[in-house]
Amino acid sequence: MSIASDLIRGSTDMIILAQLMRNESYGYEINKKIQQKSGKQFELKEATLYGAFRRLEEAGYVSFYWGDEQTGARRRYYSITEKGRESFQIMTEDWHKACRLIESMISLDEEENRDE
Amino acid sequence: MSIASDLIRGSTDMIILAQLMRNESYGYEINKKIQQKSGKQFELKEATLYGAFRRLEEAGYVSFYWGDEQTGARRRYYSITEKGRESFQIMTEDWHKACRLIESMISLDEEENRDE
DNA sequence: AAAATATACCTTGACAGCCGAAGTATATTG
DNA sequence: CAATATACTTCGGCTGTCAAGGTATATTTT
Repeated sequence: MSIASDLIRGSTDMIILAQLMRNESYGYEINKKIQQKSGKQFELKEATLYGAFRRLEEAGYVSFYWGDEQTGARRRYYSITEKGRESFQIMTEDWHKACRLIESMISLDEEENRDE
Repeated sequence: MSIASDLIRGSTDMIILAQLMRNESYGYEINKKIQQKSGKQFELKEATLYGAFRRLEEAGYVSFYWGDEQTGARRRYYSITEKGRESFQIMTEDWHKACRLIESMISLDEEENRDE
């Protein structure tokens, strides 16, 4: 993991929801997907991952059911709720805003101040 | 303040250093600058600000001296050190990387996985 | 002259998210 | 049969943020 976790913090929920926007899935698989999509640069630690699911569940952004695997360990399948979808939209908008804002604050060329 | 602080967390030190890259300054003024540059969307709370200075100082990224104001409250002037400049470069690079990474993970169009 | 506001810094305690570490359980591979 | 992979869970510590309070000085308002 090469990315400082404090840079990711506050984005984990959004990243998980993004996976669930594609298809429902379970914790372990979601984490693997994130790992491979990031080219191994980033993984959620298990405690972080499952903590995030608890949060998302409490917020009503995801719902889950236990898979009925005939083989292997049982899986907790999550799917995103309508509320979760709406929230995901807002999260990504906020995230893009925050990015632009930070960008404007760390860029060293002399620019004008904003006024809105 | 309209930006979730968890999205900013991990960027505050970088944002402060960015200000000091332009010119040396003191806490109160730096915070005002950040406020106006962000169009009031973002301000560091005082406890956060002064906590950050302590961190930056301990890390050797900034040094300070007491101003000799003849009038008004005394000011603690900070300037960025060589070590701080180097670190700022790395921070911004890491930040841009993290941005691209998150972007790739939350964008919903079907893209290929990275492999590096 | 007293009160309010602005400047400028400092500290404490609570809280939330991240993570290392350890544990449970099942299935596969060497 | 030991090691590895899958899959989820919990605990305790750490760190950054913030609300709330404080100190001190100068200016502006009433």
